[in-house]
Amino acid sequence: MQLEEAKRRFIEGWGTLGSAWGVSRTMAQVHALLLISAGALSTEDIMEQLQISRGNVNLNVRALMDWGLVRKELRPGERREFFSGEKDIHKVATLIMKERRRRELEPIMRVLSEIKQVEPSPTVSEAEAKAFSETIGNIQNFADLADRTAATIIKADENWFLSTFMKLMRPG
Amino acid sequence: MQLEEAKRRFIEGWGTLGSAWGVSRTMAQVHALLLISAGALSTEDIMEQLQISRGNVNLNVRALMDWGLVRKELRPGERREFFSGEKDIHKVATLIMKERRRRELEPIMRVLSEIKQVEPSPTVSEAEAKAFSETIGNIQNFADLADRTAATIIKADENWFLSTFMKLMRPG
DNA sequence: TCAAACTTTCAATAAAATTTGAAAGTATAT
DNA sequence: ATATACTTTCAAATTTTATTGAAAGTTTGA
Repeated sequence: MQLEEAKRRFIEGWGTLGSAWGVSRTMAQVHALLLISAGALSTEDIMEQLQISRGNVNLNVRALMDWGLVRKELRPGERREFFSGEKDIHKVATLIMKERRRRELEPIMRVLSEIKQVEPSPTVSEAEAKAFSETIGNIQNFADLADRTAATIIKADENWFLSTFMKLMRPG
Repeated sequence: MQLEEAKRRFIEGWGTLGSAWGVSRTMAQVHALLLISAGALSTEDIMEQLQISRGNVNLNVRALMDWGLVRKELRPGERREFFSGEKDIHKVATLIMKERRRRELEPIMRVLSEIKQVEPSPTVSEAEAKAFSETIGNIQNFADLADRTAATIIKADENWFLSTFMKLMRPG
């Protein structure tokens, strides 16, 4: 396969993956482009390569910078900004996990803890209220587990991450 | 908090979580409703509780059945169908992981293996082609790791899952 | 076989998310 | 101070996705 074709396919695949993850297709494509580009790219470069508007590039590179996946790079004597993607895939995974934990796990955990205590009421049997609290409690325990696991992985450095998961996959 | 209010909040929260995960809000809400309902519900029940149309209920319960998260329940002497949600939250997590692995991890892995071999070409330096293959190789290794981890967890039973993750969280 | 009680489909509609592009804003060099 | 070279914003347009509801299809019982 030719390099250009390979790049195109990777950008497309990464975009599809992103859209399954609540990340906009374009944001994932900008990320993919920066991931496989050796140097940093300017807004114009990205516009041209992905065929998207200036506003769209600006929006998406800033979102990627929020996630910590892309950094602004200033070159002496150049007025325009260049953007470069985090190339270490373990760091990429960690940053994504961190952001998703903050955005998704935390809100649902807040809801779970708020709704766990159901007040007695004349229209609801005690058994019904208890069953509800139990279901919520189970979900809460599981979410706690997921949250603590995510926190541990996020704190860990790359080597620890790799070796632990290797052990996990090949127990004994 | 009153039970009705608590239920409403859970359904809303679960729906929000779902939409961050590329699952439609309504599908997640139907799932949430069935998760906290003691018995099985009919199409009419779901329509009424979530205030959505018949076609929408039908579409979403069938999607949930595809994921294995909801089962059809037939009652002797009743013509209509009832639906009940998988209540075991570990099974829910496993089923979701399995489905996402199939839908998301597998396609990107196929793309990665296809694009790894970049042909030499007059317009592309050898160094450039090599750098690209290396980047893709790194992503591929990581995806393999994620895939094998997911496969292991999916195969494992609930107790194994719990105990391994407990160890993971409290190493030593 | 028919009618009743359902489920399923799908074209039209509505809602949500994304994208554009032009205008406004900002920083730098002269 | 002004021109230049950029970045940022945001209302409007577009595209994508989800929803509706009526019609068609299916199953069951009499």
